[in-house]
Amino acid sequence: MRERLRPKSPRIEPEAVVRAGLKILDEEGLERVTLRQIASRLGVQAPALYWHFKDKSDIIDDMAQAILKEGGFEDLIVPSDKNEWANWLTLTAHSLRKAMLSHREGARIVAGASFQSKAMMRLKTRSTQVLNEAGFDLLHASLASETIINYVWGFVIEEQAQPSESEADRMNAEPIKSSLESDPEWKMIIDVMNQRSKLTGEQLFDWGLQVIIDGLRSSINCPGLSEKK
Amino acid sequence: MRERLRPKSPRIEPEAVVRAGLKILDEEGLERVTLRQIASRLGVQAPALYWHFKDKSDIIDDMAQAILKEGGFEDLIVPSDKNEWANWLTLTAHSLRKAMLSHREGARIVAGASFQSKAMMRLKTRSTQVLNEAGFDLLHASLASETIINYVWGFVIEEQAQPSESEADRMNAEPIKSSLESDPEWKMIIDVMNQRSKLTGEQLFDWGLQVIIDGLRSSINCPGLSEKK
DNA sequence: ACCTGAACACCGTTCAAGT
DNA sequence: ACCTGAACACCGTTCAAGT
Repeated sequence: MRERLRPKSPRIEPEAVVRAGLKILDEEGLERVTLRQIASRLGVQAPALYWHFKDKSDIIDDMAQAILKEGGFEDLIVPSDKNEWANWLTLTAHSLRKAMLSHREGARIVAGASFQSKAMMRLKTRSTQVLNEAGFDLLHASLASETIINYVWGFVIEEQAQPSESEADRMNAEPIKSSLESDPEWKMIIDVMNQRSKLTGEQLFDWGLQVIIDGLRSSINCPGLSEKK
Repeated sequence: MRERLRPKSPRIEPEAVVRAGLKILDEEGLERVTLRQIASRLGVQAPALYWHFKDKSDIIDDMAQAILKEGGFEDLIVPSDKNEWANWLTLTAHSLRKAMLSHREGARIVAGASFQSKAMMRLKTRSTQVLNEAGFDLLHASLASETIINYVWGFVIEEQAQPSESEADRMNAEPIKSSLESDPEWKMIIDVMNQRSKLTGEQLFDWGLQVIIDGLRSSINCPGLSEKK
């Protein structure tokens, strides 16, 4: 209707491309997110995508950006009170984790393409600013926010790497179980896994997060890079 | 000579395969580490590799293992004094970083294949034991060592992602420089980059590492997962 | 036991040509 | 301006067949 002004409206819109990409991602996994797959879902041939995007990584970048946008990282709200930095960091890290978890292999997408994607850069910049106002000098503020982001990223990568609960099943499989039951190292590993399974991923995540934030808290007053003696 | 006993000695040895893989990795990068490339360097056809390895990821796994072995992670020395856990963690993290840095895209290889590769699992198990003896209960000891390993991994991934110093060059390129010179966010980013360039990667790495270790130190006496209130 | 040759089912990307 | 058809130069993997 309102497209009537243009002679021929394009058959594919860039945002439809990233939607199709995300759909394939969730339904079939990252390795099946292929130019031909995306194109076929849009009723188009693969080379058509090259009119709208530079290359495949360009599409992946936009997919990452979309994931972060869905998670509310479009316009980050910085804390009003400067002393709220720890709470803000905690909240932001948790919602970054949730954003990554919201799509299959989301962590790989967000960081995999170009780690310096626009969306990620903005997140880093924002949290650097928050930490800077909280008392960190610029350098350590930026290192701190990268440390946090790396933590979130690494945690979720592993979280998403575990194939459903087949791991626990494989552990209880007969052939290896009997041969390794006696190995004390395996006893420890199984013990740890059992303890973990009693807690949610969010709880496990938060523990490590608070460890880092505690470390930051104690470093905020005594800055100074470890000197090379 | 001493191979004379066997009728026909195999044309390729498994360890020659991983050596060839690492050579290609360093010379041409991860994306060119291909079965045909490896095979051709050994004077053999690609399908021949399937006699010695299950699939490509099996080769990548062995390459990761080799990298860790070169870095001395074959037989980890645990600290004699139980109170030396922080120093041991620091040292281990630094040498893990060095091992990953010793090959192009080493961090991707080590973690990329199966994060639960044998070599990585042993490292986790070892540090979990050390932290356990230091006073952490098993669950938190394992979470702590994963946090550290994730930190190393994330840091090195980014460290290796930056293409030489072309980044700094691109920043000073005329077209964008003039248009964004006034943007205060960009001023901050450039400021941070300048400060970073004055320090070694090792120094930057160590700061974040000590933050985490400080956090662990303060949590060792007051354990207790953050409760879901 | 160990490797080759040939094929299968894919990739990302380029580019002339269509509309 | 926007898309197709056909091709290029690759992938990992399988498998009958060779030696």
